[in-house]
Amino acid sequence: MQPHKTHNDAKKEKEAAIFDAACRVIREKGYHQARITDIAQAAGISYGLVYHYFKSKADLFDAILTEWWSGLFTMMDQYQTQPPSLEEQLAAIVGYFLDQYEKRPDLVHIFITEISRSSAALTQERVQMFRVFMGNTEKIIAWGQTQKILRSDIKPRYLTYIFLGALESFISIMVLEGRPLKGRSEKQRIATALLEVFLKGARASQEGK
Amino acid sequence: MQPHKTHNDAKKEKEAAIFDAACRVIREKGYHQARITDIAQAAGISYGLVYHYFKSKADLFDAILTEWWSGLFTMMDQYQTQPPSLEEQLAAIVGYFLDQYEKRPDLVHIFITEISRSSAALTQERVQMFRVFMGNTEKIIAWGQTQKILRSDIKPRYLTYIFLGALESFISIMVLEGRPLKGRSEKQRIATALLEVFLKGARASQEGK
Amino acid sequence: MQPHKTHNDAKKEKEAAIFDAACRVIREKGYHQARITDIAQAAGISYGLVYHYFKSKADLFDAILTEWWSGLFTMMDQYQTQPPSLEEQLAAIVGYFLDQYEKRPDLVHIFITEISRSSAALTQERVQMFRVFMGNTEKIIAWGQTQKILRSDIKPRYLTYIFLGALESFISIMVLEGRPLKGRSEKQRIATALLEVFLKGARASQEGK
Amino acid sequence: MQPHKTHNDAKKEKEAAIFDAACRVIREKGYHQARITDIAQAAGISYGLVYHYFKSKADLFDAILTEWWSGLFTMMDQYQTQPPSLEEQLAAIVGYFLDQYEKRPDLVHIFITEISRSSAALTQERVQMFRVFMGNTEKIIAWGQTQKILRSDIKPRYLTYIFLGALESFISIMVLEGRPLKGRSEKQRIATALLEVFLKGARASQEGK
DNA sequence: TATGAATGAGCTTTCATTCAT
DNA sequence: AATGAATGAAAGCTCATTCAT
Repeated sequence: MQPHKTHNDAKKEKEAAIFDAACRVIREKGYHQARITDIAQAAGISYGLVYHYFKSKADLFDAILTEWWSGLFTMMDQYQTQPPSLEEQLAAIVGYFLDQYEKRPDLVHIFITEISRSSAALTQERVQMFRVFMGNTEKIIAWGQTQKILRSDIKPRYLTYIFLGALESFISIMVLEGRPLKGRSEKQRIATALLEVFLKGARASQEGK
Repeated sequence: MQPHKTHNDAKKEKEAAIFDAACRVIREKGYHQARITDIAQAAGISYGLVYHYFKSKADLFDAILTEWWSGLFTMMDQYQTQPPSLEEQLAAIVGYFLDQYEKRPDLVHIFITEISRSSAALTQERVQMFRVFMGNTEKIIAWGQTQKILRSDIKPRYLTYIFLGALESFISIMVLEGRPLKGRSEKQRIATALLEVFLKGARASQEGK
Repeated sequence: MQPHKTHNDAKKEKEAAIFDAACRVIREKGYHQARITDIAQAAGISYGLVYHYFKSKADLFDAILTEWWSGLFTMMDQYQTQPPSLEEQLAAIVGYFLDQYEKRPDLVHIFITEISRSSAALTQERVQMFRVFMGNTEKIIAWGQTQKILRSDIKPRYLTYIFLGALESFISIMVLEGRPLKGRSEKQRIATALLEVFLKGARASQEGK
Repeated sequence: MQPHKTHNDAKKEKEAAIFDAACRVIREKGYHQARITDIAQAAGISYGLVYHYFKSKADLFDAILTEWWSGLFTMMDQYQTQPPSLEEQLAAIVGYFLDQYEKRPDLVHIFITEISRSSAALTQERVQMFRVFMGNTEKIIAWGQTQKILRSDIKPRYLTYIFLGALESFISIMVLEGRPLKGRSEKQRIATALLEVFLKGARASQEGK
């Protein structure tokens, strides 16, 4: 049924093994404290081999970042073509983070500790991605304001900060405390709390201000 | 009144100069990338002198952390003795961060990038301080729930995440974008936006849900 | 039979090269003054490679100590199983030092300057080895006393000091003066002088004291 | 009776305090590990002051060496003018070491660990002193041979090695084991053992060779 | 005299990266 | 594809020495 792996498959597999090992090690030690040796060891290969698959340590880190951002942007692009309700779009963002945290906690951890806030390994280019993400979210919020769903007396940028900040805070704490999501119900509770508070707090009042 | 500095003053001054230089450099490069050489250069002194005033790089970093946390906890303790209204307490927290950001942006930056989220230099002890701060905030929130000011159908911890996350988000963005607060008015606008959205979103509804 | 070196051989060889270089440099400069740079240079390799083969400078030094002591104890153990005459045993000890001085003068030099007397790098464990050696020698001397070959009115420990002190003195001077042994004859003369004076001086007199 | 110290006295006293502190610290840590700070602390003064009394660390060390050698040479010179018997001369040397060990154990310790054998701080000049001492002793031994008191079939230099080696060995062990001399009797026993064994072992036999 | 702040060369150790095999 | 020996640039820390006060 699977007679033998092609060269390409084998290559991809090994690359993925290194990638995963890197995620694990960087999550545990942080980017700068993670040594190539550690990553190679975690992947069960010699450290020289890492350089066959990735040009450098920074290159490997960039691959991780790309993986994270491309997943996020792909998700957000879906809604750009046929935008559903504001609530659904915000719920999608929240859901994405929580889903990823279940499926790839290392990746989310790295996003929180190494990308989101730390200046540790932030090149200008990397900071840029963060701004794009924030800009995309802001567009959604602004659109919500034009639809009179969200109050307009607060800058859309400020509402964005509040929304993403609250979201990130949840994820951060779980990440930093190493707390796993206890099943679907907790995920649901968190998403509900976050969205309810934000939407209720930011909702345009019927009678104007 | 005191025309010339005492020895002690001079010593403290130099120590402060190194401290400030360290804040600047660590903010710019991150803890691990900040070299003692950089700090000495920024302080306008020789390499070895840093070690005259601080036992080690970690010791210098700890001094920075202590400075930050002691200021924060001092502020919060004031309200523990004679607690004003919920709104005032939360406003005090928001105000503290914004004030500090004006007065000592480097310190706030380091809090955000190196303490708050990054795993960079987080010893267990250092993480602990963060939890204490969060715990204190949670107490305020929980008290707001018992006073029926805040809704009780969401865990106090969750509300705390939302509140602090939103606050931190504001600060983070300003920090990462290097954006200065444009006068008192912007500080006011930010504080208002944050508190309004949170309080309105989290407010206990009169008639239940 | 084995035309080319195996990987293992090559590794051992390089390790031995570093070991030898370390012996040379430590002999010349003393342990604390010997820099890793010097050792690397003497071995004709790069700085970092030393750390590929030895965990640290102390580790490298320990390897040297182990080499010395294991050789010495191996020699002494041989006689423990089938002890020959007292004279032969003492001659074996003298012979060992003189032989080693011919074959590995650096090692003997280090024994004299860094192990035997200097407090330079003496951990408790290292001092211990010296005591064991002295204890072994004392047993031989004490046995000579029970056999009535050596006088018993002097503590065996004292006789041991005299014997080993005289031996070490010979070696030391040769070491410090950098004097090579001029062939087999001088080695013989030294051994004879030492043993004769000691044995005659320490011999039990026929008629009691 | 001693109304007040003259300037010179005070100066000498402070210098002596530093000297003594240096002896103590160098004995404990070895020359290279002894820091000026340690010595100053032990002397109860600031470290800058050490440089008022001694040009450098090496200078301070040289003062210690000079103290040691001058004492030894003074003692030996006494006998050069009116030489007593061979036995008395050798006994004087042994006695000097044992006496000094009682009175100034630090100085003897330093002689053993830092001068006598260790290459740690041995400049060419310092090694020279050792040779002079050995040469002086050799002259005594050689004179004993011409007097037919000592056997002549062994080079005088060899006999010197044996004698001094045995002596040094005793002192070394006491030094390294931190063993104090238990009163006058032990000193006597050691001196007797050493001299008896050496003299009996090295004595010219009655019947010629 | 006396202090200790100030300097900077020097040392060990780490680790990303290259390269021969 | 795979290994790990080899390289050398950093970086933290120490400490003898100088010097202003």
